Amino acid sequence: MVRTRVAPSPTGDPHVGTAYMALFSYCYAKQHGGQFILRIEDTDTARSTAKSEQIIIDSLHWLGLQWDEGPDCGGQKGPYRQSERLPVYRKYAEQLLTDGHAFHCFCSAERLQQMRSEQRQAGQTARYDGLCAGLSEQQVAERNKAGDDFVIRMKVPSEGICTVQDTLRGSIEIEYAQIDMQVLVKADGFPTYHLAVVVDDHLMEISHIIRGEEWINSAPKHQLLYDYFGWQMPELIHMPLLRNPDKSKLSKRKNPTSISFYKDMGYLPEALLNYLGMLGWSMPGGEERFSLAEMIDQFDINRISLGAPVFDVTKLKWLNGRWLREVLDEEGFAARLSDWAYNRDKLKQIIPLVKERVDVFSDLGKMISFFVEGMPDINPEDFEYKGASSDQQVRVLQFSLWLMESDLDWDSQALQQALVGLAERMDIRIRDFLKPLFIAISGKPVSPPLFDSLVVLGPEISRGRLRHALGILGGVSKKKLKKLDAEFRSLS
RNA sequence: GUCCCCUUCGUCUAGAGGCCUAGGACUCCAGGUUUUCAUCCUGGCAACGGGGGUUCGAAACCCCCAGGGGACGCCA
Repeated sequence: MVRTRVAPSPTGDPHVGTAYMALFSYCYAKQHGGQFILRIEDTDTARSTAKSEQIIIDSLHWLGLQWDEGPDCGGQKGPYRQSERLPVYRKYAEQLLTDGHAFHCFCSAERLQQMRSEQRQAGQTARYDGLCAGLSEQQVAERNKAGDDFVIRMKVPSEGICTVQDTLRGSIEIEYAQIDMQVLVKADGFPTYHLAVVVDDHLMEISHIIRGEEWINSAPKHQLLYDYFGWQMPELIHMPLLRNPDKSKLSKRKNPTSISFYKDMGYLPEALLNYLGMLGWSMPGGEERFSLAEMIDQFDINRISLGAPVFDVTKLKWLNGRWLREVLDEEGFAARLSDWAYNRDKLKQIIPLVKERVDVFSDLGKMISFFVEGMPDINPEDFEYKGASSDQQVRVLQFSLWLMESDLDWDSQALQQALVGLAERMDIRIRDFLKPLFIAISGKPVSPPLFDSLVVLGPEISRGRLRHALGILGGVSKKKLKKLDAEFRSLS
């Protein structure tokens, strides 16, 4: 039985990369009549949020991906949220300890940091030096009794070669000396990814792991854990990484990466999924427009090409256009459009903002068009007015963007509090402070109330417009960014 | 720095030793259809990273180099 999974961590906006892995995992499973599972990897207590988990689920559903087992729909091998599986990890960590495959480590962060920098300076790979692996049972007992913080690390041989199999790449050999004695259980008792992923994939009977190339270097650790437990390692399939136009790993600084962004911009889920499907993979017949069902039907893991593809928004846009005009009839188009743009819920949000400002409906068009536009058509001159230098406006926009990227509640009051507070700390009059924001967000110096508009637009589009405006104003150099960052920190 | 992965037009890709004078698509340019624009159609620009092998024959197989990317966390 083929069983695949996608295992995102709920820390922020769901990434198109997550959708990419989900798509390929889904196709592979369904093509073989198998199951596809969603597992939430929330072992990072500091960064995981329930809100993020919900958006991930909604986003994947929006794309049309359905899982057979998951935290929202249950299943035989649950729970599917790692934070609810703590006793399971504890049990297996104990087993490794008992079998001598893991050890307590009491090293301080300072010592580890120093050790790593020394190793790096000496031209070596940073790797735990094994200090605590040599502690006697008695020493460990004493330190535990004293209540010292500890983590549990896995033992890794210092010599020899670890070979892992990758379906697409064949054998990959990495020397054990290159592999860190990974922490398996953190000081807070939570497992790290490495322990949890191995235990869960085994217990959930995952047969094929489809994940990003960034995990190749961790595969030997996982292989070793499977060996320690006496389990069979699932088949590994490492996908290429999606990239920015400058070839670096796809990141939101350089490209919109959140699934919600594309939804809010008015892309069709079918088109986004279709586009992801043609990155690193192609239909045998060369068709470029294909549905999820067609992709499953024709799917062949061996047709995956290994060169990391650039996520090209221009081509995505073209593909979306094809779906719009070739697949949707007028009825379908109308349904999708009204659902996206002026559905009742959205109108109800907008009406309070404009009701007092109109005399006839025909006043409305220009006033609310920015709610359904992508990036406003603005140029540097739009930002020229007396009382604020362009430099100050860049600072206002950048600082506001950073504020909006932080984990704040996306409601009118919280936004107002945050932004007005920022204006005060920057010692800029609210009026002058908000002006560039109005232009960036609505494209005009006057518009319906800003904070409420931000709520209607949602975080993705709002942030996107601030980035867009910064770009229009000439962009911010790396050096400048660093300077601004320091200034921003000193303000907050 | 160390290790790992990758390498066909600017971008996404086809290519499983002779069908390759390297095909398709996006972008861009030119022309046509259309009251405008868009769509649509026709055409054009544009690539096998470099060097060695193996072979009668290499974009494809092997080796070296270079370039790009990733990983080196009590993040995933």
